[in-house]
Amino acid sequence: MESGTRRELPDATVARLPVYLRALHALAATGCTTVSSEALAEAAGVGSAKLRKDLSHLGSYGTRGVGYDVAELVLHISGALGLGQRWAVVLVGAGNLGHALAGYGGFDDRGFRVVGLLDSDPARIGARVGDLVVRPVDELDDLVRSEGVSIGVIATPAEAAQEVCDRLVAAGVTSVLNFAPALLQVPDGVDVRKVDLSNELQILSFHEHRKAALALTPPLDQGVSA
Amino acid sequence: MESGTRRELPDATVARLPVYLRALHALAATGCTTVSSEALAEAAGVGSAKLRKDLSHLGSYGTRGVGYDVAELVLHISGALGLGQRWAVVLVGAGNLGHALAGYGGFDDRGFRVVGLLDSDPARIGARVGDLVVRPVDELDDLVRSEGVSIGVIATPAEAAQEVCDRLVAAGVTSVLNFAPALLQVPDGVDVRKVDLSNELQILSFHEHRKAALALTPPLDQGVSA
DNA sequence: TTTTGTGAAATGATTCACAGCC
DNA sequence: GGCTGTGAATCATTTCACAAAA
Repeated sequence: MESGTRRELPDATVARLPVYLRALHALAATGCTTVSSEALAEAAGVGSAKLRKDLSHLGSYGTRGVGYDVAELVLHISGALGLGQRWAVVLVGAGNLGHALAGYGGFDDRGFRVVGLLDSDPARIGARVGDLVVRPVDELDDLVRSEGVSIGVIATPAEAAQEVCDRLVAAGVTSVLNFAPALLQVPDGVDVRKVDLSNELQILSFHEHRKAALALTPPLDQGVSA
Repeated sequence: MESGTRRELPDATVARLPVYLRALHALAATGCTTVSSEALAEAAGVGSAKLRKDLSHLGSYGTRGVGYDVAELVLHISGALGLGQRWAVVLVGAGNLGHALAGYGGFDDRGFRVVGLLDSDPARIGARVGDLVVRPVDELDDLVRSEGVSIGVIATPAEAAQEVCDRLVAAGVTSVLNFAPALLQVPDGVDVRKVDLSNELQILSFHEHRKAALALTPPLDQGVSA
């Protein structure tokens, strides 16, 4: 056994671990039992040197001349990500997006269980969505405490997002995934991640724009075909 | 007028421009006509030095001692992002997520128009979603060509994602926003961005895990309350 | 005086290239 | 021979701190 203190992982590495995990699961499903950094990197869409550096932050779990044991690596990455436990998640907002999220397999598949779907609109309360029933947002506090929820997902309109976030944090939630196009204010110690459709589209718009501009000005290079 | 050649913007800067744009729109809505880097940075959730450096890549559009003109800055950022035109977007996959995306205001609001919602499931064809009607995925090619679509959004199950992507690219789409949990293979010149719910949750899981571990080992600091 | 714009320094991430081990 | 693990080098990004402009 090693000493208990875990080194701090670089953010960029943490962000890629879930990608590796998914690739490993896919490989495992094909019967693959070991994999080289080259092959895994390919499956994950990164360079092999980056992959090895990332994995080296977790420890030395490969075998030189051979590669990595798929099952073992899954365990180590899962462990580093804290997927040993099934985190309880509460979903706030039962509109279109809330429905989509509630119905998404990605929760149960991978270490998360949705323990509640809440909404403030009385017209939505009681509706069944998959195997969940929409409950009033006033039950948020009870639910978070009774189920030990630590992750909240916000799928409300932008106007409601900050208030919902405040209630989540007050109830004890310390990680928030925000789908509303609003900047959330949270105290230290609370992590927020934001997913914003129109930001993504605008980034793509930039690249389209750039490509269109380049197409009009073929600079010094004169062709693409070999 | 300046010379036509535009400097290349750093990726990290491009990714933040939409955030600034949203903050500027919010400020404009409150009647604000000029804003300092300090105030805008605060509204956007970044540091003011970073904001100024980002904006300096676009040119010198501020006034020392005063700040930035809100309306002018909106124009410059919109221009840099290529939002001068309304890009046509096609949405593939009319399941829960496709419905949510089709119903999301984020498209029309900001320089994008959804020109089609396609699905391969006959049971879904013809369904009305907002002011769109679900059409068969076979019409993809026609639609992309006739409407000059350059951005495709994939909201299908993972299994279908690569094939849909191939069809989009074959029809002429050069930017793809992928919500399916699959790694897409595309030729050079095509940009892909991926949004993955379970990746985000796993990253939050990592931070929860870390916080839980720290809580058990209060290192050298001894309290949080003032 | 206030606030921008920006070189220079510091930090962080990626890539290279190879020693070390199987 | 093949492949991992990792220092060293490169490249990108952020932060500092201040001169120049209004």
